[in-house]
Amino acid sequence: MADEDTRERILNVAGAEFAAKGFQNTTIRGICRQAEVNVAAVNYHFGDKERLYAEALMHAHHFRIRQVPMPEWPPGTPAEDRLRGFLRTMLQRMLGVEELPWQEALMMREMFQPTGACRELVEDIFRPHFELLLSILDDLLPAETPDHVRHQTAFSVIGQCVFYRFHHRILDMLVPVTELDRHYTPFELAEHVAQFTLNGLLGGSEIDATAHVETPSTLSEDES
Amino acid sequence: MADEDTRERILNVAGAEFAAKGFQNTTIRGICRQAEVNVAAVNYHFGDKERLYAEALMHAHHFRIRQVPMPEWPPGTPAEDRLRGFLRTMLQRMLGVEELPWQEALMMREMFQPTGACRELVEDIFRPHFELLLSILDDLLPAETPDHVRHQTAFSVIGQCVFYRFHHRILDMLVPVTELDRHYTPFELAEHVAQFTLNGLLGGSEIDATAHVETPSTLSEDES
Amino acid sequence: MADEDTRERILNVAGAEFAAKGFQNTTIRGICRQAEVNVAAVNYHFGDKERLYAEALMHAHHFRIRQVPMPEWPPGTPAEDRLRGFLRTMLQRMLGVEELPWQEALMMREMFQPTGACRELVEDIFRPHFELLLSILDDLLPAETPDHVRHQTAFSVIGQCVFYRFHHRILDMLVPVTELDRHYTPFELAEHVAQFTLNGLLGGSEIDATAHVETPSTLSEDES
Amino acid sequence: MADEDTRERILNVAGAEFAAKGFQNTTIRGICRQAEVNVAAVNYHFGDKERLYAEALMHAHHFRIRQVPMPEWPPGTPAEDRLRGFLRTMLQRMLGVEELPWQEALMMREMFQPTGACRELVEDIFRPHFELLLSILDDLLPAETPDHVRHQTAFSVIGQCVFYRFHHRILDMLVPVTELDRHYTPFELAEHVAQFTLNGLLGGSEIDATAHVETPSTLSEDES
DNA sequence: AATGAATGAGCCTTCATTCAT
DNA sequence: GATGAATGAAGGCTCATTCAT
Repeated sequence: MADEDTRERILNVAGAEFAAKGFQNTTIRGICRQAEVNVAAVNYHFGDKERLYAEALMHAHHFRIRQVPMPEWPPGTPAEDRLRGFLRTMLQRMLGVEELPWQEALMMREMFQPTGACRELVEDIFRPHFELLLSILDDLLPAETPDHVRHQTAFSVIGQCVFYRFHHRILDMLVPVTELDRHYTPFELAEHVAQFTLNGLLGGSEIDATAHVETPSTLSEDES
Repeated sequence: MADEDTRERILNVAGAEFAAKGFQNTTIRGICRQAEVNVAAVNYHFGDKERLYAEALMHAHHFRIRQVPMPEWPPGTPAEDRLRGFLRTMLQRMLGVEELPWQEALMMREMFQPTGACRELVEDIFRPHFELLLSILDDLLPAETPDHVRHQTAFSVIGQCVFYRFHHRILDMLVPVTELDRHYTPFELAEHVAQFTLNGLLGGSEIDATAHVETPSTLSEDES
Repeated sequence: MADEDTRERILNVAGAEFAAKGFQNTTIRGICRQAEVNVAAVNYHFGDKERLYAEALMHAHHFRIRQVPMPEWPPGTPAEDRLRGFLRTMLQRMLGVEELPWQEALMMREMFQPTGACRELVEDIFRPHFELLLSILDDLLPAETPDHVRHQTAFSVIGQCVFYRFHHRILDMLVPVTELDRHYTPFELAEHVAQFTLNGLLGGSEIDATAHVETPSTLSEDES
Repeated sequence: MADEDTRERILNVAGAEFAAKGFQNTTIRGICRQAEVNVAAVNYHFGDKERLYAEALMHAHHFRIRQVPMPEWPPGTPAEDRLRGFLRTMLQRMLGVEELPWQEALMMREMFQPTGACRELVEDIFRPHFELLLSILDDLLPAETPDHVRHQTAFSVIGQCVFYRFHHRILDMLVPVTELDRHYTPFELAEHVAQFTLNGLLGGSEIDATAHVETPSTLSEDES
């Protein structure tokens, strides 16, 4: 009871702190002060600052994923719709509704400067999403598209999204506030990325294939 | 003389250290040990750890920009070519040729977690590049495109590039090594991003095909 | 039942731990982990780390004394035989048969760095043995031997024995392994000490008196 | 200047503290408070609590050895005299003149519970003394005395001395104060040990040889 | 009777910084 | 101008102990 409460409280405070300041800059003392628990509580419940970090990381993401779940599409949903849904979910997770959620910031940090906890994060969270995106893109790309093109296309999609979360501070300096307020909602950004991406994929598909790959004959055959 | 030498040496070591470990994780002692100067030298020359960081940051970027300069296009160069040149330069700066250059890593860090030195970085380095990209895109987008679309389009381009530098560690986990070795050179990535972007903008107009296929000659020209 | 069992288990684990690492280096947590009881069990059963130590100390020695009891000699047993029996018992207790028994190590520790529990140990255990040894020596020393000589003689005997237990680690470094394996059993050591001692006492009994007096000249020479 | 002063001051305070309380029980803070230096000074000068300990250990003994040096005997000095000188030096070192010197207590501690610094101590300090003692005993023992007898004899000598330093607290409890004050000076103890030892060696030298060898019949009889 | 959770004190260490030469 | 020595402030961690079941 009080146990679950304490653990949970520590995890949440720790997550927010780690997200805001990074691992090194965050002090256990600071976390405990905010969580109103003793300094030794961290050691008792998590053993280590590093393990606290790892647990906070996973905790945050599972929480965030549950909070903004990926939509489930009935069979036969067009790939375009699924892509839009995917993007909308990702950007909503990242940019939140009211305030920027620290959960994603924490993930961003870990992605930038991976610790031991990163591999688990990648395998548990990132790879499934990556695979999901690939499965959507496969319906938009020509059949038999080579793996590296499939992957780079996915990275082009993800890169666009991640940018808004990762470099929002830069963005704040480059773009006038009025524009920011009006046009950078998760929905509008999702629509932009979707449009941009779908054009990129569907626009000149015949020509694309020849450009990306060195074996034009096989590719164009597959397309027909 | 020896003074200038010392300053320079400290700046370089400090830059590399800050890039690799971040501000907090980098110790003055570590820098001084590597630079083979006294512990007090940093405080003597720069006054402060923070000011050392700021100077190292700017020093690094000016160096990197000089090392991989943006090509200068003769008037009348097609926008597609300029976009390719732009992308190629950025990715080359970020991913280097042999080893990942720490200069960009340092900038990435600063972009993610800005310190006081960030504003100067944005205004001196980032904004000019942003404006340059916008001027290229303006030739590709319909006239009268509203600002927020122009901007978001630029961010879509930048986001794709930055991703490969920023999250390369994640990439290493998601993609098989053989593919990484073969297909993730700055040139190939630049080509992919250019293709994806041009499709995204032109919606698959016929120009695509002629614009960017088979231009190895242009590539080498750009480099010279 | 389970209570008694728990107490006993804690006492034994604690004794071994204290013997191996000393009071300060031993942690209650470590004891409880090994004894497979809760952390609070020690404080519950013994109230205090110090009281646990005291109890473990006494517990260990009573156990060890019962395990290797002093022989009982029929009236008229020659003093030489009694001395041999005494030495053999002491050395056997200290050096054990197979492995070095921690019980004695614990006592050694306490003797070296007495805590509050020391006085009880001395009075209950050490003094009786001391008196027993004196009673044996009294049959070997000239009548009317002054107390301080009697005492110092006893200390010479005890010192020889204790050395092998107390400084066995030093011994291991000074003496080749083959010699250690072959010649440092409790029996052989007891025989050596007995022989050395008996010679010391009986060997030059006539000379003793003169010897003690004879040396002031040498002393003053040395001093100058 | 101030450097040497600080280092020295720390070393001395540390040595006394370690000797009195042992490694674990001694705190760097306590040392620094007494030495009137900052807590970080230890880290600066010695890097580590352990290295401070090691240095304090060696420092103490070299100091003590210089303070009470072993006499140098002209060639032809009788073995008896050399033994007396050896014993007197050792006991004087151990028991001091006025107060019990902590330097030896520190060595005792290390001998009882060796740390990494022990090997150096043994090789640099202990072994030379051991060899010196052996060279003296060799003139008192029959030629061709087997090594293990030579060694055990030396241990009998050393054991007697060490006892007075190591277990002086026990001694204080067993012996009346008046006797302690009067008869336990280094000189008198040295004389006692010398006498006891010389008797042990010279007393029945013919018997010695036979006595040291196994007499299984007697042993088993005693056991029954 | 016995336990898991929680506490507060304290220790070693590290670091950026300043001081005295 | 440049350095080795010294400082004080934290920080992470551990431990014995207590509290509330």
